[in-house]
Order: sequence, then C-alpha cells, then structure tokens
Amino acid sequence: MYSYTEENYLKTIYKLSEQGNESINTNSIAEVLQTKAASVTDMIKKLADKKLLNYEKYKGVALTERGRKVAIDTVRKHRLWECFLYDKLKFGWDEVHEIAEQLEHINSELLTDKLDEFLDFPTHDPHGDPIPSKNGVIKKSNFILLCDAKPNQILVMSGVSDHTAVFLQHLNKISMVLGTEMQITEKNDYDGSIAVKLSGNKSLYFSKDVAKNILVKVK
Amino acid sequence: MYSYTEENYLKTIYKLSEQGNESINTNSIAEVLQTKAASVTDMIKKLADKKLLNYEKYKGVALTERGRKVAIDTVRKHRLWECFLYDKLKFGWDEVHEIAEQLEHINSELLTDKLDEFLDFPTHDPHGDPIPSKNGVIKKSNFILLCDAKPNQILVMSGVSDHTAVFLQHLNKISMVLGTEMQITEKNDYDGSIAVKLSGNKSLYFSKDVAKNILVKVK
DNA sequence: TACATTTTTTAGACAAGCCTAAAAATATTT
DNA sequence: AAATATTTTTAGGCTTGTCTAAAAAATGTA
Repeated sequence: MYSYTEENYLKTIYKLSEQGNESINTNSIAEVLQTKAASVTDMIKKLADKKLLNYEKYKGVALTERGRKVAIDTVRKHRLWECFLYDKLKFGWDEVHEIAEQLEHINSELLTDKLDEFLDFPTHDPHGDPIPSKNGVIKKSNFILLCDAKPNQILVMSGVSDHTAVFLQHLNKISMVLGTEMQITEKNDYDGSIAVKLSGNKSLYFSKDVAKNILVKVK
Repeated sequence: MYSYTEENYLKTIYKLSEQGNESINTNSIAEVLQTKAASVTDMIKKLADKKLLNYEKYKGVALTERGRKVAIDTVRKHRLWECFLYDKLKFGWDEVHEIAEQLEHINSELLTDKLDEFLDFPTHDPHGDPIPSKNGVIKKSNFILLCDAKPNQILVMSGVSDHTAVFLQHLNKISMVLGTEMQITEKNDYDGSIAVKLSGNKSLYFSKDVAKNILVKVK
C-alpha cells in the first residue's frame, strides 16, 4: 500500500488543510514533520506522481480525493487506537498520542473494523476529536472555545485544541476531564481570563492561554 | 532503538537456532526472510558491528546475549498481540500471524506490559507457543508430537508445529482446537497414519503429515 | 520600479536495505 | 588429491527518504 512516510505526509497535509490553511506550503509541512523544506519538495513530487495530491511549483499543494481518503483512514486508525489505549489499557490521555502514531500505520482493514467493533463504535477519541467513519465521513462537532462561550450557560467540557502532553497534564492536575460541567461566572476583559463554577460549588480560574484550548458545548 | 528489519533478522536467527540448527548459515536466513544471501551478509555485518551477534566469515552466526534479548522481546510482543487478536477481537488462529508480524514492531515497553496485564498474563499464544516473560524467560513446554505418542493415554491437543494458514484451516475443518482430548486407538506402521477417539465416541484419522504437526501433552 | 528578503526548488550527496553478477572460500565427489 | 559443486562474500548499483548548499521564484519594501 503506502509507506509509513507517505501516510504521515498525507495526514499532515490533511490536518493543515482542516485547520483552515488555504494553500499548504512546503515550510509548514516541514515544520510539522520535523524535516527540511527540500525533503518536502521531493516527497510532494512523488505523491503528485501517484495522484495523491495536486501540485504546482511554488503554488503549494492540495490533496486529491484519493489522497484525502488515505489521510482520513490514517486519522481513523489513529483515533481508534487512542480509544483502545485509553479505554482498555488505561493509559492517560496525555500518553496515547505517541503510541497511536505508530499503531496508525498497521495495515489491515479487517483489524480496523474489528477494533472498531470491540470498542463499541466510538464516535470520539480521548481528546474529544471525532472518529471518521469507515467510509470517510467525519461528523463535525459543534464545539466552541471556552474563551468564546457566554456566561451562565451550562457548558460541557468536550475536547481540547492543544494535544501536547504538558497541556493535558495541566488539565489532569485541575481535574478537568471530558464531560466536566461548568458555568462561566466571570470573563475578565483585561487579560481574557475566565472564572467558572463546577458542580459542588468548586470554582476554577483559567488564563486566556488555557481557555482558548478548551472546547465546550452548550448543554 | 532497532529497525523493523533488524528485529526481523534477529528474530529469524533466534528461531533457527531454537530449531536446533547448530550454525546458522546465510542461505537459511535468506530463505526465511525471502531475500538473497548477499543481502543477508550485508545485514549480518551491521548486526555484528552493533554487537547483536557474533560473526566470522564463512562460519555462520550466533546471537550475543543482547541480540537474544531483542529477539525474545520481539517474539514476546508477537505472541501477546496474537492473544489479543484471538481472544479479544475474535480473529481465527489462522489469521493472527500476519497482523502480529506488523504489531510486534511497535516500540513501547509500557504498552507491552499493559497489554500483558489486559490479557491477564497469558502463558501461551493461540497456537500453543509459550510467551516469554518480561525478563526473557521461556517456560519450555513438555509437548510431544502426536505421531510419537503412545496408544491408550489421554492426550490433550496443545499446539502445532506447522503455523501455516492452510494447515490451521484444515484443523478448523475437523474441529481440532487447543484443548481437544483424545486417545490413540490405532497406529498404522505402513503409512504412519493414526486413528484417535474423541469424547462422544467420535473418531478421527490423521495422516502422518498431519500427525507430525500436532503437539499434545499427556493428561 | 528596483532592491532586499523569504520561500521554494534544484543539484548533488548520504545511509539503509535490497539487488545481480562475479570472485573466493568451503564442501563434496571421484 | 584433484575436480566439481555449493555456499558465501565482494563489488557495484538501485530505491527511498533524508540532508546541505546554491539557484530560482515569489513576496515585501523603499
């Protein structure tokens, strides 16, 4: 099928395009993949030859339908494995990403399907990211950033936009997990910090930096 | 750590040495790995440089303690993943090997340990092969070949020495699974075939070719 | 518009793993 | 012991994916 490296390139380009980046440029791919722009150009040419993306010199790249399919399938496998590690093996949500980076490249459609079934067809991974369906459809979540939410509504912690271990460990420390319910009691215009009330009348304060990486939905 | 390819070479050399082959020669490694003798020589030199095996030109190879450790760890991971696929995902015993060939190279000691615990510390894989312990000890099984067993003893089907899908599927067809109990009722000197009696007075006939690949233990 | 800066591509090189063909060493026959 | 056959190694080359340094194109600025 496709190599470990090819899958990683496709996945990276897919993710960059999802993040709203209109034209995906060489440097941003290189940065994510911790490689050099020259290497990216080389690989891009190969992927273009294989009709996995469209490429015009100096104009950036865009995935073809086929490339998108491969990328989404890799994301699907990544997120299913994260569920397995978290739900079944009891890894922390800050530990699953690195291992899933390896497992996502295991090549067996039957394995993916059986894993999906074993996990009881999860819709979201341990970070709240949606799991693409077998045929490549991703149900878009209507999550909003905590920093954009209005006071007095009941909010449910539903995801994160920063997936680094250090951020997730910070949330562990203050017991913020998916499903935690809260209400904003105060929004501070000066520094963008936010105060919330949890069940049991506990309150928490978030700096803007934290609040902009927490995804919530209105209950 | 070590590459996918390096692990496969070490595992192959380990298995050949377990099979009693005194000096492991280039051609036999090449045959197992479906590659060419010249390629094997190249890789052997690299593994010798890394002190994973001892190599003298034209004299074959032998694993060092370190090389043995890497090989056994790979075997351990392979067999644990086979248990996972068989016990949890309900793959057939004829389907697990190929996928475990990929999974055995996932690099995370914590993952291996947690998988071991999740599976409740299995001692044998779905084919009856023993699973090495975390510190590399393999409990030797006292299995004997069905073709060498004596009549009238109660025998328990405990493993196979042929791991090919076609052989395992043949056993499926005649409902021979691990744990099946039987008694030899007849040994035919002429062609080496064997008749056995199962519980419920069912009887089965095995050709020598089949009987020599079935491992049993005396109850 | 012309100059300076940034981004992207090209050119040439390297390591890992593999190959074929030929040479060298070992093993087997006679 | 010599001749033959087999096995192993060497030599040189290929592909994948990477790199650095330099050239080319695009972008930003005076």
